[in-house]
Amino acid sequence: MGRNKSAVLELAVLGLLHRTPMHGYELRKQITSVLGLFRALSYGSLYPCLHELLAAGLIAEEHDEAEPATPARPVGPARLNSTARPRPGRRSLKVYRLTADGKERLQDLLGEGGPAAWEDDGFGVHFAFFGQTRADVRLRILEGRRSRLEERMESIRAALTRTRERVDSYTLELHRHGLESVEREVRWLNELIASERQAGGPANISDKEST
Amino acid sequence: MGRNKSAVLELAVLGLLHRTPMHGYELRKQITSVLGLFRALSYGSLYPCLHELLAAGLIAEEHDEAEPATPARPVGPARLNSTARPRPGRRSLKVYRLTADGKERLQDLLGEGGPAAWEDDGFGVHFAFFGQTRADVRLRILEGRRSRLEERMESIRAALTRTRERVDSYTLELHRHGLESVEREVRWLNELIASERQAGGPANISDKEST
DNA sequence: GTTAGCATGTAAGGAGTTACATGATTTT
DNA sequence: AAAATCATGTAACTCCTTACATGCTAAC
Repeated sequence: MGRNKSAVLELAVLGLLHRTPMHGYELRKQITSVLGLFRALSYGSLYPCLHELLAAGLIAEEHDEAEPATPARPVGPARLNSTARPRPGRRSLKVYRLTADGKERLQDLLGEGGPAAWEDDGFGVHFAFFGQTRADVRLRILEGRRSRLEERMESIRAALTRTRERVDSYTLELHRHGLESVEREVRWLNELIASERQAGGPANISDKEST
Repeated sequence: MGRNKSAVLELAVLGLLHRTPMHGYELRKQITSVLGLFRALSYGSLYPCLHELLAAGLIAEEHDEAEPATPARPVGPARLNSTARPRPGRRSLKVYRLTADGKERLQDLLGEGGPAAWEDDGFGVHFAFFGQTRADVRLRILEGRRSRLEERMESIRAALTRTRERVDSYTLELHRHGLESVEREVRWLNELIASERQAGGPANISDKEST
């Protein structure tokens, strides 16, 4: 069954399907745009992943005209049966939604907040779902991410002093810029951590989850 | 033969070996620190790559006490026969150096400056070797990189306006920060491009290449 | 004299992409 | 009716990591 162990992709799929049920094609666009600042997932990865989640019972598929259990108001995505008339002869427009097991699994993944959540890829995805994450886990992830970046800062600084005379000015500039980027990221995290500590998020976070 | 087509890794190896001959272990450290801001290459990738380059005749191995043809002054790396006494019974300390073919191949890779040079990974490596790159190619790469980032900026901006009401403030903050990072990167490139146009680089670039 | 670090390598497997294959729907 | 886009899927392959296996040398 579980050929694909990528917790990141699994989290992205479960998290997005929890927000609103949708089909694979749409899901891929959301992953690319909502989370995907980073990279654009291909269908060759997504569909097999969906099949596994289906086999594991974490998601369920429904066929189009059978409206999703939670209508989730057709705001824009999943507006399939509004413009496109739902002809019965349709090929196989599979709308996926989370099952109870899937919701549980999602809560587990969101609650872990382990090292995977502060790796480059994992962090972005976890952060995107902070709205559904417990406040203490949010803080743990932000702090873990920060110390990971501080490590990286140190190793760049070490490389800079070590190689100061040896390398040409381009390599130096690359390191300088890389260091600055990481420093900037750390400052960002500091602000987020401060604002998490004194309140409930950067602006108005819906604390109405964990139901 | 060439099972591994990764031009990025090939460029990194050839470029570093052109600076100074060294053995695999050292090479890996250099890749991680000089180029590797990004990621840390494992031996399982590096050694097979070296074997392929060797088989292709782009690099040659020498055994330790046979001093490299170009001594390249033992500044720090490759100071193998200075502290460690060169006992003949050594296992297999292979010092790799570029062959004539390898230098040619390196020049080809540095001269291409195609799309691969402005992808995330490729750009860093190409930039690190700007010191050995023709000025017009440098400019082409910087501009290509910039327009790639401008594309990304646009798509993030589009995502921001598209989803403005739908997403929670965390996702919004993630996008905002991502956009800012890309904008910052573009400004950096603008400065580099300007300084390339009016002079020969950020500070003092050794123009003594292209021999 | 054993641990830690240097040094080289191989085999298996994970996580993804590209390219292919198919077909419905919408637009031109 | 052709082309573009939506939609789903599979097979092969790429690139890389992990885990293993080996052995030397330096330090404690």
